[in-house]
Amino acid sequence: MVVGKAPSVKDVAAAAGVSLGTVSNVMNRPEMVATATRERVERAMADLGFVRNESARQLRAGTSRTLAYVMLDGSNPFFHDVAQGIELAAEDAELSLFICNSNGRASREEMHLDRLLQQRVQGILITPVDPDSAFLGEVSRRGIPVVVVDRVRDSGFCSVAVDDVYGGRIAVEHLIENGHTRVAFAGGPDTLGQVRERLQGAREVWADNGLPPEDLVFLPTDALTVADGREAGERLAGLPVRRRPTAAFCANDLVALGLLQQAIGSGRRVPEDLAIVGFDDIEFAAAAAVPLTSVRQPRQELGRAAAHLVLDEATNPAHVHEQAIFTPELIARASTAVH
Amino acid sequence: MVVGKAPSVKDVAAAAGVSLGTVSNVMNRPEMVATATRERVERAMADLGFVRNESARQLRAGTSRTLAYVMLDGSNPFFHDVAQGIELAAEDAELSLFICNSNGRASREEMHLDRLLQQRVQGILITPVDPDSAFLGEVSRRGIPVVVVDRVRDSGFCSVAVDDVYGGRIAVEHLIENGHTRVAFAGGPDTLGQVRERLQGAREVWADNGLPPEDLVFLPTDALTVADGREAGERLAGLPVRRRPTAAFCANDLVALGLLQQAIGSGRRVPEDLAIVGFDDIEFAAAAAVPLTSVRQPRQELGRAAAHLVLDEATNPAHVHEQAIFTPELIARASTAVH
DNA sequence: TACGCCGACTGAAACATTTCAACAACTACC
DNA sequence: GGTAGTTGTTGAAATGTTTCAGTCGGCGTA
Repeated sequence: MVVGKAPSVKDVAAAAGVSLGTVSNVMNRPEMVATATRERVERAMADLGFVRNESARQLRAGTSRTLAYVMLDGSNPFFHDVAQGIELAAEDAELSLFICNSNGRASREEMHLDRLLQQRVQGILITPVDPDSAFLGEVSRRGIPVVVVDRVRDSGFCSVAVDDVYGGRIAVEHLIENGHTRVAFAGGPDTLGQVRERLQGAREVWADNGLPPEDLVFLPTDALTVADGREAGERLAGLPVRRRPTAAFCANDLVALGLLQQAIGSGRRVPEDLAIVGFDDIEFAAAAAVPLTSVRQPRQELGRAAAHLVLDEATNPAHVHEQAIFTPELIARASTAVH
Repeated sequence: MVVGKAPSVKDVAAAAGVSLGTVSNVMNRPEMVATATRERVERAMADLGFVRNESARQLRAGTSRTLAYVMLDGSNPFFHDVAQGIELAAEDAELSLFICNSNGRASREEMHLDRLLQQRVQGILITPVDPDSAFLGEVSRRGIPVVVVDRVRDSGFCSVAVDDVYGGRIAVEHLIENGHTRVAFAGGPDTLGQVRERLQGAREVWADNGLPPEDLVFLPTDALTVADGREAGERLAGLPVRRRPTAAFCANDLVALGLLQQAIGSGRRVPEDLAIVGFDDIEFAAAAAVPLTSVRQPRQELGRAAAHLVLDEATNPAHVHEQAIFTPELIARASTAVH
C-alpha cells in the first residue's frame, strides 16, 4: 500500500512470525501447512500487499512462465486472430504471452528471437519470414520448443497450418462451377510459401478441368495488402475485354478487399462483372459491402493447436514433432453469387 | 550449440580464464576492459553460445526491461495500431512489450494487471474498461507508472487521448455543412467515455446550429462492433421516411462499416441515400467499398506518446503527470460526398 | 520408558547476474 | 627507490524465490 520497496517473502515471514520456507509452502503446497499458520501468513501477505516476484521464480526454476508469438504481419487481422487462440491456450496453462511482430523483415524477426532467448521463454510460436532460416534452427537446437504457424515444415520443429494447396483448389473449383472460364490469381511475393501453394492448388484444379493454362492469369503483387489489391485491380481492368478474367482468386482477404474496392469504385459490379474469392476469412471479409466469399482458415484453432504442441514439447519428454494440418473450408458469400 | 544446460557467465569466465566480474564488464562497460581480454571473452561467449539470462538481470536490477499494454478490444484494429506505436517507442528504449487484451471485461483486465505486477514491468499502458477502477489506482500507488490511453483522466496518472468532444463536433459539422438536417448517432454502450463524449460533441454542434434536438437521433448499440452497426442500420431503415435521418455519425469505424454494409446490402446508395461518418480512421475505413469518411485519430502517435510518458515517469524523478490531448482531424471520403 | 513415526516447520543452498570495494601490476614523477 | 596515480581484474555480496534435508515436539505402541 505504501510506495517504498516491494515486500518480499522475507518480510512476509517476519510479519507472520514464520520462516521463509513456510511462506513459500503457503503459496506452493498449502496442504502441507497447518490451517492456523496458513491464515496468519495469508493475512500478513494481504497486509503488506505482497506480490510474488516472477523474476526470482524464473531464475530459480530456470525457465519462465511465458510463451511468445512472433507474427508475420501485424496489420493483417488474421494473425491477431491466431494470436488470440494462442492466448486462450496460454491462459489455461497459466502462462503469459509475448506478442511480437516481425513485419515481414528477417532482421526484426531475429531481434525478437534474440530477446526471447534472453527471456528464457518456455516456447516460441512463429510465422516466420523464412521457415528455413538458420537462426530459427539454432533456437530450436538450443532446446527451446519452436512451433511454426501457418507454414508446413517437414523437419526440425512442429508446425500447424492449413492445407494451402487444397485451399487453392476449392477456391478455384468454386469459380469453375459457377461458370467462369477466365480467372485471375492475385498475390505475391512468391517467396511466401502461402502464395506459392495457393497458386499451385489453383493451377492443379484448373488443369484437372481441362482448362487452358493461359486462361488462369497470374497477377503478381508486391505484398498481401489492401493497397496491393487495389493496384492489381487496376491492372486487371486494363486488360482487353476479350482476355479479361471474370473472376479473381486472391491470396488473402486484404488483397481481395482491395480488388473489391477498386472494382466497385470504378463502376464494375461484384459479382456480376467480377466475382471475387479471398483467403483466410477474416472478420472484415464478411463485413465488406459485398460480403466476400473466402477460404476459411480456423484462425483461433490454429493458434490453440500450436500452443498445445509447444507446451507438449516443453513438458513431455516423449514428445515427437508433429505437422498438424487443418482442412480449410470455402465460405460462399455474395461476392461469387451466380446472377 | 549443444543442448545440455545453458552456459552462464561462470562458464564463460572459466572458458576465457577470467573472473565473473570481467565477463560482466565486457557486457556492461566494455571500455573498462583491455582489448585483448575483451576479445578473449567475446570469443568464449560465441563458442559457448552464451545468452544472457534476463531473469537474473531483472532480479538484480529490481525491475524488468519490459512494458505492457492492456488493450480494450483485440478485435478492433485501432488498438493494434496504438500497440504498434507503443512497440516502436519501446524498441527505441530497448524494452520488450507485453500485449494483453481485456476484451472489455474487468475481470480479465484485473487478471492481466496482477500478472504484470508479478513480472515487475517498468510501466503499464492501458485502455481501461473503467478508468476509475480501484485496482488501477492501487497499481499506480504501488509505484508502477500507469498511463491511460484513449481516455482522459484528470488525476492519478498520465493519459493520452484525442479530444473526443471535438471529434464529435467536426463529424457532425461536416454533415450539417453538406446539407443534412436529420442525422443519426450510432454507438454504445454509454458507459464508454468515448461514446459519451463523441455524442456530446455532436449534440453541441447540433445545438450551435440551431437545429432541433429531436432531429439528432440516438441509435444505441450494445457494443462497437460491425454486427452492432448492421443491427443499427436495420433499425434506421425501419424508421418512417419522414423521420429517417439522411446521414449517420458512428461512434467508431466498425459500427460505420456495419452500417455501410447493411445499407448497401438492402439496396440503399451511400452517400446518396445515406451519408456515413466513422471514427478512428482505421485502415479498413479507407478500404471499404465506399471509402469511409472518418474522424482520424493519430493512432500510432497516441501509442508513441503514451510510451514516452510512461518512460518518463519510470526514469525521471521530477516527473509530473500529464494529460496529452491530440486533436482529431476529419478525413472526408466518398461516404459523405455531396451528390 | 524407550522407540519409532508423523506432521509442521526451519535454514541453507542454489539459481545467474551486477556492482563495488579491494587489490595487483604498471607508469610516471620527484 | 619510494610514492602517487592509473589501469585492469578479482571476489564477494546481494537480489527473491524454491526446494530439500533436517529438526523438533508430541503421540501411540511395545
